[in-house]
Amino acid sequence: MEFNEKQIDILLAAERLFATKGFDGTSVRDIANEANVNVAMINYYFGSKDKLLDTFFEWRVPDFMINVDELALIDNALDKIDAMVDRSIKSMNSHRKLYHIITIESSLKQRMLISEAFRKLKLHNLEVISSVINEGVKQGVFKAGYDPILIHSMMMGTFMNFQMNHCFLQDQLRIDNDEEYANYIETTLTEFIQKTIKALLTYEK
Amino acid sequence: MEFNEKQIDILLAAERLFATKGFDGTSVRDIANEANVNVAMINYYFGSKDKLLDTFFEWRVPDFMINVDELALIDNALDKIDAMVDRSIKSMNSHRKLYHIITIESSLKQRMLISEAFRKLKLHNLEVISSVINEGVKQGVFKAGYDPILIHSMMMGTFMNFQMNHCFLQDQLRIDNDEEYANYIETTLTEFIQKTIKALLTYEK
DNA sequence: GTTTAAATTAAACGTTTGTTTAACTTTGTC
DNA sequence: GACAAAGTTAAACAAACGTTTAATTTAAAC
Repeated sequence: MEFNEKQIDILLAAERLFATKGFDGTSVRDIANEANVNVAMINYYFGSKDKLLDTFFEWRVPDFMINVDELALIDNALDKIDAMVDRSIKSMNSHRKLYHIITIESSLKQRMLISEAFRKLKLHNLEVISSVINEGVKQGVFKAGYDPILIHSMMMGTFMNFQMNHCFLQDQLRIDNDEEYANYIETTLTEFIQKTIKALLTYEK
Repeated sequence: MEFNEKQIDILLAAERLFATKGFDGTSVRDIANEANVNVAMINYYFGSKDKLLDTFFEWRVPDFMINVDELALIDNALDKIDAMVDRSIKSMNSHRKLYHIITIESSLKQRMLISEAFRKLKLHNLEVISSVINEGVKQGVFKAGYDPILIHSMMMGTFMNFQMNHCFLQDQLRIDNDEEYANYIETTLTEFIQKTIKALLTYEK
């Protein structure tokens, strides 16, 4: 999938607007304005507003998988959890606008195609978490019997909560700017999730 | 705030549609159709589509606070966590459509009024969690130094992840119908969150 | 320099949007 | 039963929507 400069301008403008106003709340004229192109260019290049969204996901979703190769080099199960959480949060945080859009739009029952595009990604990441946990159980470090789906949901959900309630939390945590907020997520929040998973998996009773 | 039958029909129809199609994705004609009333009735009773949303929140948000009185009767800090999580999840789950709408719409930067209505609620619930944790710390049961905001975010986020990814998770967990899914949330998921918080707050190192 | 295809534009297209109107019906009051 | 107020309706409103058109400009090839 190759795009020229103008097409990328449109895709990036759409990303910005969809994340702040939602897909339905954004008009093609909004996008054209934000991208500094003529309205007709959007239909000329992408066919329709709906197809623009499809193309946007096809364009963005691929660079999302948790890198398994890096994790394979780590022996200690606890360290592996740390690395997995760290990579996941960093990836989600650097594509946070995309994540925001996917979360909103795929939760609306009308847009099943998006869900399908996102589905494979979630299945892959779920698989990675499963294998990390299972390895820890085999090593005798982790308790058995925890459903990876729940742990995956916890990690994703906690991160997304910071995305969805950005304003409220930034205010509560007395953080001044977006950059510092992103930094908080990659340090304090990451550490919290790491600790939480490790605590749970080694919890007695 | 008193409403007649027809007004409530409209509010409930709006709730159903906003939760599945989003506010911007729902037209006043959609709502009128779903509520079996004439289109003009919505503006007649509520003034405008925007004011309908405002009124909807004013109508729904009040029955949301975690009941502090119940918690006061419980001495043991661990039991208090269990009760607090149980009540919170049950409340959110029984108003899950409202929660879905609030999460989506308040995350879009255009609708700040909603955020304000939701803000007080979040502050109250945050306060409740804080006091439960602090009491546990005083009793020597919990480790000190955990930010209640992170624990609150974890609980809310994990629940909301089950709401936003309903289809995907229901499929993954091999659950057939919505009722069973709601039951899973009030049993297995609740237990998971309870265990996670308790594990974290008693975690060594 | 001419030709051909791609890129770009302003204007217009037909729908759908939220809202209002004006006429009509129902309801309650004296 | 006359009256006023509230409820209800189909029709019309202007504005905004996604999309298409047809004319024009740009770029590349020969």
